[in-house]
Amino acid sequence: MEAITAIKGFKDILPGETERWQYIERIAREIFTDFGFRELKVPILEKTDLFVRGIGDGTDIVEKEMYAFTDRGNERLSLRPEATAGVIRAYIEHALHTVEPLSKLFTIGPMFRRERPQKGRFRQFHQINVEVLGLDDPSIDAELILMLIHFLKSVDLTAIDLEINSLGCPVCRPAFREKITAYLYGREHDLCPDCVRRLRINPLRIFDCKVEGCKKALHDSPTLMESICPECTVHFNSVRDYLDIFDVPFKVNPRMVRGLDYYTRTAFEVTTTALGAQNAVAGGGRYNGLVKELGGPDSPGIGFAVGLERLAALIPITEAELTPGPALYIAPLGEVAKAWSFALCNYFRMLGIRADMGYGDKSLKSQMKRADKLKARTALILGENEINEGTAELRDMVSGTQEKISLDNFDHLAETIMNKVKEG
RNA sequence: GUGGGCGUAGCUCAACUGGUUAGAGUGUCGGGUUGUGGCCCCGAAGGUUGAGGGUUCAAGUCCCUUCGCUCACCCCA
Repeated sequence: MEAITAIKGFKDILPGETERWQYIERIAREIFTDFGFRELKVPILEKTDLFVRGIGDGTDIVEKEMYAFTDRGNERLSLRPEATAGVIRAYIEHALHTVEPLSKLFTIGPMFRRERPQKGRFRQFHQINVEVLGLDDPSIDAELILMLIHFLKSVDLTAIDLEINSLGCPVCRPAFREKITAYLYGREHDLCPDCVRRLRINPLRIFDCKVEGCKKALHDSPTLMESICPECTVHFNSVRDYLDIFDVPFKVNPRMVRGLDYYTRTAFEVTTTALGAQNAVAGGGRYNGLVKELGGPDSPGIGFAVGLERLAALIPITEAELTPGPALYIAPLGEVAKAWSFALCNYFRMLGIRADMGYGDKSLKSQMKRADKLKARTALILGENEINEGTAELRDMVSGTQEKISLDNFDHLAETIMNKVKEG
């Protein structure tokens, strides 16, 4: 019988790796909570229209990367390719804007995009998503970026670059778009085939192209930065000033454009050089028109996403991954001892002591080997001789010393073991 | 969707220009005299060399097809 394998681009995260994920998520929850954010969970399946309206039907994500299908009830559904649309849907649906005009939210979970997998890119991947809804003040943009950087530093991610840009607003961006389109139409022959295509679909993305000819063609083109309206400029400068208060090092990158249509004003990206071609660890920006576009009030919003696979691949081995072994490993010999072992082991566990035991009828030698492999701090040897006289041998696995102890006081035994754990 | 690289034990890799029963390390299990881990020693299990076809006296090795993985383009977290 042929074994069934996982789907292309879908990965198992095994024990040994999950510890790192737990660590990252724990730090994220702690820090985001400190900054006043609250966690919400939204479905991974939504109506396809939510993403079409939210992300934009001209984007690659919606056009060719979504896992979209019609369910048995003839509804058009999609696995979420990103989290923001779902969060905003929930925000509108539960009228959070009336309950809590300023909502600071985060969510953690899987996203799905049907792309060709490569280093740092999977079809199911995980993101931590943070959103602030109901505030356009530049200080919140800076707060969000500050929190992101603080979080990344807290999980020991170094060697990162922060780039920020302003994408303008519905007033100034379309004007710039026309301007740049007009500028490039005379220079089409200098552009790579991809950019010729981009020129019609999303000319701003040409700024992101790495091809020399395209860079050259843009050399003295108008830039978005000098074309955005005075309000956007003031907003952007204010974000920068706020970031300077905490000496957050950033680079203004006027060429940075985001892949999703909904972004306005502040856009930012945290990149690294250690991830192959997928250099973005986190990215986000402001999306002032999105809530309204999705049928809600005209609330501004800003958010970012952190790629968990990418982050997990980048951070150094942490203390948290080296989970300590059980405080106690019980090695029973014989049927009577097995019953004692079952009782003792589970009693200790319910007391909150990490305990494990030998199952089956293994030799003492193999049980001790397992105790060693699990990095048990102590081992309790329950032999028939000892059981008969109401005792057991408690072995210190670090020092190798062993003592006979009485079995008539479990709590005293528990105390002895925990003292050993404390001394390390 | 387009291109490059690679598929040999669970994992990491050997096997010269095609040439006996495809090896090693690591991991797993067992043993090294009564019931004691780590280090060391011994042993066992574990492979239709991704699959299918072809060339040849002979294919892990050469050719074709196919599947899978991987990296890059594209796009993005």
